Amino acid sequence: MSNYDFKEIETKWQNRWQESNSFKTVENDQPKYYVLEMFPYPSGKIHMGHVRNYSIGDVVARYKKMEGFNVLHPMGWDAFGLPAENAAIKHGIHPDGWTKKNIQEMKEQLNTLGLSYDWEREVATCSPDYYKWTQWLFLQFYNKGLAYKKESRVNWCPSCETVLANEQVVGGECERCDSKVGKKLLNQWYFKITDYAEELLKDIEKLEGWPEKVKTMQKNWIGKSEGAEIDFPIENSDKKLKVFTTRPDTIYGANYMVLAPEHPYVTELVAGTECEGAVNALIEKLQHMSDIERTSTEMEKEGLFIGHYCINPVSGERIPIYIANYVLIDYGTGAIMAVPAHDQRDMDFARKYNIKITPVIQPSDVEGELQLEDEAYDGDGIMVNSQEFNGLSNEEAYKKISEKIEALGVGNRTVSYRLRDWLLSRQRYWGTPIPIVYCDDCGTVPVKEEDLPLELPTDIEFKGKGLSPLTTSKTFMEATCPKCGKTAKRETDTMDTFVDSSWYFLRYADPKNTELPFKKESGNYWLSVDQYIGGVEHAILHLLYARFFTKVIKDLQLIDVDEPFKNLLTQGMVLKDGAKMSKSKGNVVSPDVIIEKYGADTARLFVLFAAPPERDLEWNDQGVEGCFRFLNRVWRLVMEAHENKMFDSVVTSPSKEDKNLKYMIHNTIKRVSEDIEGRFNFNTAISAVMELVNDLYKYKENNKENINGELYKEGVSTVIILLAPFAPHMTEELWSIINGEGSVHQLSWPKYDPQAVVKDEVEVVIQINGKVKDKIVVPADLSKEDLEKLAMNNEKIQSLINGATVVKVVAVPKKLVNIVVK
RNA sequence: GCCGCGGUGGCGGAACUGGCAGACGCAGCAGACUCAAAAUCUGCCGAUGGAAACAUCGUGGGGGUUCGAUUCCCUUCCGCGGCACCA
Repeated sequence: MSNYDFKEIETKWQNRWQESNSFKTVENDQPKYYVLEMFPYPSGKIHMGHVRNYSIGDVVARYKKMEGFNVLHPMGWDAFGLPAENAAIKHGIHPDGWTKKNIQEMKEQLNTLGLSYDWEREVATCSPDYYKWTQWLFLQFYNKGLAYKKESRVNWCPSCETVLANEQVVGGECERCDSKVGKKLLNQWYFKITDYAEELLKDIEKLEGWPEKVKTMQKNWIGKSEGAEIDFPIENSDKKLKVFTTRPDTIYGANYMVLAPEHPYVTELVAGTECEGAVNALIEKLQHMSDIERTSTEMEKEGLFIGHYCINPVSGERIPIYIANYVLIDYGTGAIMAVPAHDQRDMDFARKYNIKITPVIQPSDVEGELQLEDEAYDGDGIMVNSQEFNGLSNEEAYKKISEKIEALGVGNRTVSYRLRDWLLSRQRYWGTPIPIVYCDDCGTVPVKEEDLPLELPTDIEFKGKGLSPLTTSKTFMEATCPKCGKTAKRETDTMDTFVDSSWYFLRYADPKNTELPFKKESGNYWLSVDQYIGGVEHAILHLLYARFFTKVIKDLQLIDVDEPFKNLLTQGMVLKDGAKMSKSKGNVVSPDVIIEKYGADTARLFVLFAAPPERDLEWNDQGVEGCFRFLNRVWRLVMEAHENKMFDSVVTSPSKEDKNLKYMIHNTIKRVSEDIEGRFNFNTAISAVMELVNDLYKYKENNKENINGELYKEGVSTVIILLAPFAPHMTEELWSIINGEGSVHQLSWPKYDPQAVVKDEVEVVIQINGKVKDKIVVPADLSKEDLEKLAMNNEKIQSLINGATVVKVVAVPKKLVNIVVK
């Protein structure tokens, strides 16, 4: 018997699949199924996380194809980004060449895994064919007012002299040089994602196939708060201070006001007053602190009275105005009314600066005046110290006071979101250029659509410092105004790479289109993605941005769907020795090495068998060995039967064991189908097949002389077919050996025979006081009464009861009888 | 602090609607084959007591509902993840 030569088999079938274009997909009349794994950054080497991600996707793709769906299963490259540029700075090579080489290498590695991708749909975000449409989309956003430029404080690394994305700030430090990240006022491009905050929040409800965890994270990130905006007139000024509060019911307890130090009123108000020096000194101090330092909860609250007062618009009370580090300029209105009695932060501040504290809500379980030490009371209760609202519950007061504020014209109910607009400018070279020019006469002018793509120049110097490398390109910098034709300046920033990845799943629907990002009919045919698979680390940013883009693209009438991903599977990490595999820890297991030693089928089987997909997976070399052993066991089972012509043996009357085997075969089909379909429990699907293999070996051993060849072939074929999505090479080889022709992957997924999975005899447990005492085999359709009788008359049970009083008998047909005795 | 997830043998994990806890795999032990080893095959494999039959305990801890709880409820401890002065 020939050995399981995985190397030869895998190479052979990978070549055949490629030659015959097996995985090419075209739109047709079948129901479609779009399965997508998050595309990788082309670092050059795949790691076990990739193997896991793509193995999961490939099983789904192959399974759905056998189920009769027209499956779209594409792959591409999130190819812009920092590592390429860093490599350019370090080694003096061009990011383009570096990236292309990496793509080539990774593609070869992916192919050794036997993944069923339609490579004709491959996209790379760094290719001009692709980023042309990223730029085109940017222009559509711009025309709708959804891309705009504003000056704001952004993360700034003083050593690298560049802006950093929030994700590039790790613990307040620059991820590259570890220097402290500061803040700098810069003019940058933003996407107005806040315009879609409500829709992004509301539509989370539609995402039934998403993990609860991810939905909660998105909800928290969007952070909707209902409340009111209220104007507090400033004494001796015509200005009004607008604040946002979620507790308008506590307005009579507003003992002071706080402005964020950056609030535009501050400098104006203190100018020329005796507070000016001290206030400016504090602002100066706070400006040099990172956000992390400044807004940490451990940070002591710090502030200053600025010498002015507000008038409470409902009570007329005079309230001092402070600035303080704990109020943020970019949330709400950048100013608050502080209610120390009912807000812990305000309480802490008031205690520190000896500010009056007025309780306005009386807890129902407290007699007499509310005594507040250092704990604010944030619960419900009855209004006090609140003029005509005294005696109302605070819920009622919330309504009535809001109404009064609106009636007086001093404010209105509103909502506030924690979500901020998306800063997309990057002072980097290796990204999609922002298609904008600045003309002295016409101002900010978009590049004409027919001039796209605005290509990245190649005459660049990579110094790693200062302005965007694009400023060093003469060819790029020379621009003319699209409106008036005069010499103009180019935008030298590029886009955040999250922009590129926010629409790639749409491009796969029609990847070669030169007229549009994709044809509407193709987009509508393939989208939404039926199953999206990737790491949970993208739970917020990528998935939120992609949802935002899809909604805007729908509003641009380029597609009819409003959510990109119907179902989402967030796979766990691959760990070794309890920690994430990483070079610095030295616990990396290379996929190449595993494939070389055991083959791709074993590697795939292991990552799917060792843990359910959502959970972290602990790498185990011996576990891999076990999967390899199992595949060998299948190999021998099939080859032995084939070579000894066991399938040809004929029996005239099926034995009881034949019936059991038939049951096992069809029950396994049922279990595996349900495990894949329902919850992607690949680990239990595989163990079900293992059990069937064990049973087939036992059957063969017990029926040496009278094997039912037809049934045995059914069992063996079932093993091969059920395993096909998991171990595509070996099953293809075995199928061709026992059947001569045809591909196992072209078969229909088997349906179990409902007759075969009905047992006519079942084992029933007999318990006394909930403890198992005996087991009996009874007809499956035995009635409750007969079962009870049978159990009571059981000899062993009789002797155990031994005259004790039977209090109750619970009989559950097909399951158990529980006899309660005293 | 708030929100979410999890805690089951030596290990990874199973038990789907409350019904035999530990499927399947790994590791371990014993045996068969072999001059020997590898490979393969067979059996055992939660803890305690017992020669055994068997008994008792056992799904982080405590309590509850139930004939019956890994599963439902209350409470508590531990671990992981996210957000974090968001007014």
